[in-house]
Amino acid sequence: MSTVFKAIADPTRRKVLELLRQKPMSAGELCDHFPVSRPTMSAHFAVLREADLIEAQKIGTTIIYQLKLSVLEEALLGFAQVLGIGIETAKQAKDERASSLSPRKKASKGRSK
Amino acid sequence: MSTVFKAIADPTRRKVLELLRQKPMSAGELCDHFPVSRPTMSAHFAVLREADLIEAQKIGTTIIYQLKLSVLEEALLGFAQVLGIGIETAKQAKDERASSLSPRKKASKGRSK
DNA sequence: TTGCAATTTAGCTAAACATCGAAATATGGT
DNA sequence: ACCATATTTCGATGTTTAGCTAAATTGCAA
Repeated sequence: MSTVFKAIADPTRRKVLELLRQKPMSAGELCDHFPVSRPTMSAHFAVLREADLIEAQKIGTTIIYQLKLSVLEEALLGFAQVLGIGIETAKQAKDERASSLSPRKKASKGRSK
Repeated sequence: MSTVFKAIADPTRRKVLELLRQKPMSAGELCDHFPVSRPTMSAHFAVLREADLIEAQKIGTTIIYQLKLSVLEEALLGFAQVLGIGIETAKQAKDERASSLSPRKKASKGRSK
């Protein structure tokens, strides 16, 4: 958990995640968005990999990075939960709205734990 | 934003927040929960204060710290939003459900740095 | 094989951070 | 005024982090 928060504590790394949110991207392509050297970016990638926030797929000479959104979600949600911050995923919220719109259907999908 | 994530990247500081979630507490009382020196804890408090996650109230010789939950919520939500992770506070979820029942546009709150 | 392109590793510096014990500051009681 | 208590500041030390340049690695293609 600390590794995840440490990873996203850096603005460059947050931006990387943000870029990867839109589509998987090669290391070089990502590098082009930042004014720092490639080795430095490679170190940032390593931190994100260490935190299990991205995964790498080697294709020939280039490496494609892809966001692991679920890990990020879990960390944020997990922390929020401990803190008692009322938070829910979009999926959960959708379910809530759905059941609110059709109140006759008593979806007893136990989400109160 | 970085300051908030940097603050919560440390397990000791996360635990402090967790403790303060239950009730405001004096610095000394908080210190008693951790196996580190008081100066060290004082430094942690400073980091949390710097991130605007807690606020201090001096009463006589003791200092009572109190959690600023809203700041934490905003940081988590703000980041999640940028990343497109669908999470929302319980309050927002309630609003969503309400507006879903009578589809009227909802005013959005200002976003800042 | 030779050479090129993409990426990482190695080796370094400077700045930031965590931690401690000791000293300083502030407050309330006697 | 003096003392005890609560908390922070100070100074020192070891560790981590972000950044750089230069060199090594890997895969492809001519």
